[in-house]
Amino acid sequence: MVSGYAPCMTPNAPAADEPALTHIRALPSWLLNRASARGRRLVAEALARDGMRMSHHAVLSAVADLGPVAQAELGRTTGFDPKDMVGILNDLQAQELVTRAPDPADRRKNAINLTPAGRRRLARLAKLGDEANEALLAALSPAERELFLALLTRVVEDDD
Amino acid sequence: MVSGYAPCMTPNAPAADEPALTHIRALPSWLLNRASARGRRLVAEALARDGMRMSHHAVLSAVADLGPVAQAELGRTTGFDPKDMVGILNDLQAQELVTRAPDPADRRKNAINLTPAGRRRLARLAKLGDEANEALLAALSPAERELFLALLTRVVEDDD
DNA sequence: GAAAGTCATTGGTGACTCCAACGTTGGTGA
DNA sequence: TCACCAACGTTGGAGTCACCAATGACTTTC
Repeated sequence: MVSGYAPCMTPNAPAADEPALTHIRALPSWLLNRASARGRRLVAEALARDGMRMSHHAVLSAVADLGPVAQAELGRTTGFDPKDMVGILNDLQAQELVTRAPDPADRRKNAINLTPAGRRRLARLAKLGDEANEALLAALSPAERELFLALLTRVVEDDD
Repeated sequence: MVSGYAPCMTPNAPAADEPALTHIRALPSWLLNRASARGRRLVAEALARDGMRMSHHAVLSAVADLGPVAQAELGRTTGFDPKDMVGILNDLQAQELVTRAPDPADRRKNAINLTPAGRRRLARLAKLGDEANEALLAALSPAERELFLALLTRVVEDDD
């Protein structure tokens, strides 16, 4: 891609004498890292009030959507390593939020199912997560949030 | 903050029957995590071609800006833990990109300085970092990038 | 001159990501 | 039928990253 000549405020055309730190801290990757860290912190703190972590919320959501589902399928959907999925499901099963029974149709698989307690818990977690995300974007107006999310989505989907 | 009623596309007003996974994956925190991970990967891969990591680039930039500077000050500026700063500077010093000499004015401190080789290396790293960031936002037009960065900056600065 | 604070350094923890291996089970082709 | 390969859940472990505690040396403050 030809860069053309960028407007004077874009970080891709730094002034020759611009401090290196100023340059770095204006990079999208740097800002995304900070924003992501803040989001993780806010969400993690919110979910921690319920004794849960983000991975628990994600997997519980996947189980809710995919009904009886094997662990490998959960891993493919949520992006967690099979090894980590074992631990996450151990936690969820210990709190009786999911059931883990051998699949009679394919004895290699475990059929993971949501319990009623799991469904109630998931509703709580979703609420906590939404509130944290509201705080994360508190600096933006509703219209700006929508625009920001649209742009962010395009950046993310460019990864596929 | 009163939520008012949001436009139908905002994730803060999920449809009652919306799949939990769809909801989670549309959360700002989720998208920011993915975008941040992609940025980290792109930048890390670019810098790895020069045998460096992001922390090396950041600290090297800070040294370039702050002239002779103590490690604690570098840590405060870049946000790295003092413990990690030791390792980062060990790496930079081993490649003779910085000098680390006791500060005669305050013998508790180390005076960190950039070497000529460090300055040349920093220029290379900045170029690699910029290219990776260009790839990161390749899906957006220049105007959209500017807008995205402005919004992202406000989200980040809301953290202070 | 004593107390408190700062400095660089070491050691350690917890969360997250990823890879390799293993025994078990299912499907496929010889 | 019987190899063979693939997928499954599980275990063990490596590496990164952010963070916290403690320590000895040194400086500042009162």
